[in-house]
Amino acid sequence: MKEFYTITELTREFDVTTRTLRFYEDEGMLSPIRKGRQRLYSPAQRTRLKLILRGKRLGFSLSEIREIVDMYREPPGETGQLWLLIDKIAERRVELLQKRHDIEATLSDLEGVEMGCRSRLAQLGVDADEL
Amino acid sequence: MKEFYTITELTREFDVTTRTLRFYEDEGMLSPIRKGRQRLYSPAQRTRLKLILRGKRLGFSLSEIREIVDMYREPPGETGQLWLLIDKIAERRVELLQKRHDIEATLSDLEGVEMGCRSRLAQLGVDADEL
DNA sequence: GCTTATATTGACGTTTACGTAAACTGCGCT
DNA sequence: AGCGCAGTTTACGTAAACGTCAATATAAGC
Repeated sequence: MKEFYTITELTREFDVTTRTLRFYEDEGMLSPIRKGRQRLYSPAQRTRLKLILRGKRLGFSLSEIREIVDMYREPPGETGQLWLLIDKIAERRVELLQKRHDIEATLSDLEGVEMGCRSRLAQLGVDADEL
Repeated sequence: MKEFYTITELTREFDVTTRTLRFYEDEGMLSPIRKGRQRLYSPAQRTRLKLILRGKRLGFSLSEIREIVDMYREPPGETGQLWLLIDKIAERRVELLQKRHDIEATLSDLEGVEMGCRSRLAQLGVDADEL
């Protein structure tokens, strides 16, 4: 495991542009250290990036992703804040379960469409055989 | 089951604005009939809207959603087109499985965070008991 | 028939999430 | 020393997906 990654290494690994990584930095989502002016990303930053991209794939906005990723830090020290965090987690969980449900529905819909296609193909095949 | 829905009925049911519905119409995603100038949405249109919103929740863009929803129409009559459609379905399925995988990962991450919170709470509770 | 609520079209504005171009800077190599 | 390549900042541009008026029309309730 490397100690640091350059910006282009990350762009290649995750298929994002440098612009994107710098944008995430401006937004406070990433904070690579600097060697001079150059950015160097630690494995921890690389992991954060992975989390960000995972959030993107799930259709979360950057501010939502920020909230989610922020949850992964050290838990707060105060009881009230802890309960608040647990609440937020519950909310996110509801969203995620909804999304999962939507996925299952879409998958089964697509399966239905494919079945239709295949039976249509079979029918065309028979028609062709009959000629 | 009603025969037609007005625009505001749909906005209330699905918590979207009229602007959104008209925008979807401009984009060719919905095509309500008209009673004079007024829009009336059939149950079929309502179902299309449901599909659109489901796609949105999954983070698909409108053009992606358009592609997906278009799949639900009558399957094409030509063999080549049928295979093409089957191909597209396979692609979408890959995406959906990826999303589902991402969801599982996020859910288990969140569970981990919550466990951390709860043990921290327990610890604080003990500390309090000891005072 | 008059008001009130609901609709419509048109047009410009806004936010998010980057793209893209310009103008440097600094390292590695020959 | 010169070249190329990777990296940097600054700043304006853009596509998607609506928001937000304004002006007007129609429908519904009393």
